[in-house]
Amino acid sequence: MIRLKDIAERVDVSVMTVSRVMRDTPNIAPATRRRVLRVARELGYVPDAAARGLRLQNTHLLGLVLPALGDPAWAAIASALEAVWAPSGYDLAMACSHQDEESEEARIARLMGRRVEGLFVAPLARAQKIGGVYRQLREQGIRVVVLGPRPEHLGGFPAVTVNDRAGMALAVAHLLGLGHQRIAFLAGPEYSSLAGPRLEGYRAALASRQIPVREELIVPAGATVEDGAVAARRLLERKVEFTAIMAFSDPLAVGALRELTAAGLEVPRQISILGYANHPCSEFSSRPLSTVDTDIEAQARAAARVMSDLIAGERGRDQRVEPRLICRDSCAPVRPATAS
Amino acid sequence: MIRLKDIAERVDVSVMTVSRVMRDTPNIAPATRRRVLRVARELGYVPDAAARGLRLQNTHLLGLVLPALGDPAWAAIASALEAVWAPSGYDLAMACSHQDEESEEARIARLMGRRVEGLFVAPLARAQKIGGVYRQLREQGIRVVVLGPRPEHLGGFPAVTVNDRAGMALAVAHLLGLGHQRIAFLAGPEYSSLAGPRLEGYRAALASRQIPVREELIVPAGATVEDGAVAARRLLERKVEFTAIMAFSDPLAVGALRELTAAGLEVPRQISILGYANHPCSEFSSRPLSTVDTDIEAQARAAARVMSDLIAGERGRDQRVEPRLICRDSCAPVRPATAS
DNA sequence: TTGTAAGCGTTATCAT
DNA sequence: ATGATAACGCTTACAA
Repeated sequence: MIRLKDIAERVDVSVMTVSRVMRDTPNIAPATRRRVLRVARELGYVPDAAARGLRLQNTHLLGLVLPALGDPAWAAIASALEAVWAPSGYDLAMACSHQDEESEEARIARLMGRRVEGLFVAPLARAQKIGGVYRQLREQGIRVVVLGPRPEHLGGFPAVTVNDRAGMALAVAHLLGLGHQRIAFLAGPEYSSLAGPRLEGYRAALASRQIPVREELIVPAGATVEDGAVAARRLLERKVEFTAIMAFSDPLAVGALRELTAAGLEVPRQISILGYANHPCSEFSSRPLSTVDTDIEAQARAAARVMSDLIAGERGRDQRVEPRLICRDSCAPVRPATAS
Repeated sequence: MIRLKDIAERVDVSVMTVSRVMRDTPNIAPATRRRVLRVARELGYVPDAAARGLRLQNTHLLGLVLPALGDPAWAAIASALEAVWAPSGYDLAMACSHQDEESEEARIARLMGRRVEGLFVAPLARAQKIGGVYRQLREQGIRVVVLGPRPEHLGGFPAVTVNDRAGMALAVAHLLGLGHQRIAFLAGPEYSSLAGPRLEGYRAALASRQIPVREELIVPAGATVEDGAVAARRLLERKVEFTAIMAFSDPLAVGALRELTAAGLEVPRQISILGYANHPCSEFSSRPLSTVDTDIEAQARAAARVMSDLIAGERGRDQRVEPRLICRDSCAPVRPATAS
């Protein structure tokens, strides 16, 4: 490793002089500066960020704690945050909890040890467990921005959420725009904090067009592909007419597709299925059915802005991102059909 | 921020004693240890990784340089690497080049400044440009593991690649197993280092079953969805019989699907389409058509192992991961049809 | 314009 | 069993 001292020795000046040159300080003899620069380049000198940070009491490091990086939604968040902060000289230290609460706390503790200047946390949905780490975060005044709905134990920290109610309303409005009037809704799991707002959005969209909400078209479901299939089956058993299905989430939509196809229905010729997701779809995840995605990069940008405020010493305020829907459409215009 | 000194003052012992307690050193009076521990916990002390690293000359930090994190393939790599290293106390610093070569070099330089103990680099495909950073990596003896085919300017560093030829052969064998005999092939772009091996794999799979390769079934294509559509159209124009399409990559497959559907063909009832990808598909990226994925986590694990070797002082050796195909199947058994 | 001293938080080493 | 000292690589403050 090349240190300032190494350069200083070869050029025969003091360490301070070299330090000054490296930092472009004024009042350096042009000759000295040239010689130092030449040697530094020759040796491939790169200043030690840790040592500098120790002295300057900064790290230019941010922490990112996610439940899972494999999920494109979180990958998109990570990517966007990295893109926003890299130009300002900040690096991102990744930490995945892999859906494990203890792991989440451990990773947060480690990042605290790295003296991150801020922490983006997408918290796991958990029972209670206000662990010691979360208290420390507050007591030590660590800057935290919560991604998504804020759980109890992160109270006091700003959260950046997406207006899911509005997003779902937009999605349903899209189906209405295609002429669909009888739209079934696969509602999300009760334990999810997102279920309520999304169902509200569904109702609101219909209400704004004076379309009565038929309760028999609303089917409670879980979160997985399997749950989607089960819910779709139940829907079919009700023998009620509908031309489209709006699913609480993407996996539910996939499951519904599977079930409907198995039942001999053609999607989207006879029935359109629309899924709702929190991430932009790409070529990598083109789907057999339509999905509307909320603009997750906007969420990341908002989170970055909140963190900027915190670093600038201002009070971070909660942000609610208004979704812009990104729609990969394979839904068909209405073509009445009776599900039998 | 809580330092050793703070605890030392409150307990009225020397900093060294506290340091020893924190590190579970032997020869500490049980009483002292208890008092120190109590105060430390009370104050929420977390040792400063940078200071410790400065003294110990380590960082327990690894760097990860990717072209894009949004791509599920890279996200999966990042996720797997994080999972492997976190338990050993290593953190991962993320850096995306966002497909920009200068950015790639800049990010590598910054990570060098952080004194990463190793660098995973998924290099951009680039013209020439053996920039200064790559020389420095070698001269300073930085540990580098290349993810994917190794470009010229990273010569000398171990690379972890997937045996793409074998992977494609497995994929084609899968179609053969379904009874398909006339399998068209959308070949990849010439500039891709993956194109050759994959085409070879296609040929090899057919050869091993004594099925003659019909050159008119091989269509050169690009890399995008659009390219896939164009290639599929060209294939249809050739008016040659086939029951399945094997695509060089996933986007090509998506494009082909689009084109075939537009031409009134039903997939997979009349024609099966199989895409080839380098990442496991999940519920998040269910596709309208079959894809075989090589087990990218195996690649990540192999890369982690190579890095372990390097850190242990051994010479890192190139690794070629034998693919295990993960197949999300919606391909149909053969049902002869003439593309017209 | 350049150099010296001190200190950031931690630990290895040698003393007591 | 505990403490004093120096050092890791760097930069601020002051001196020359």
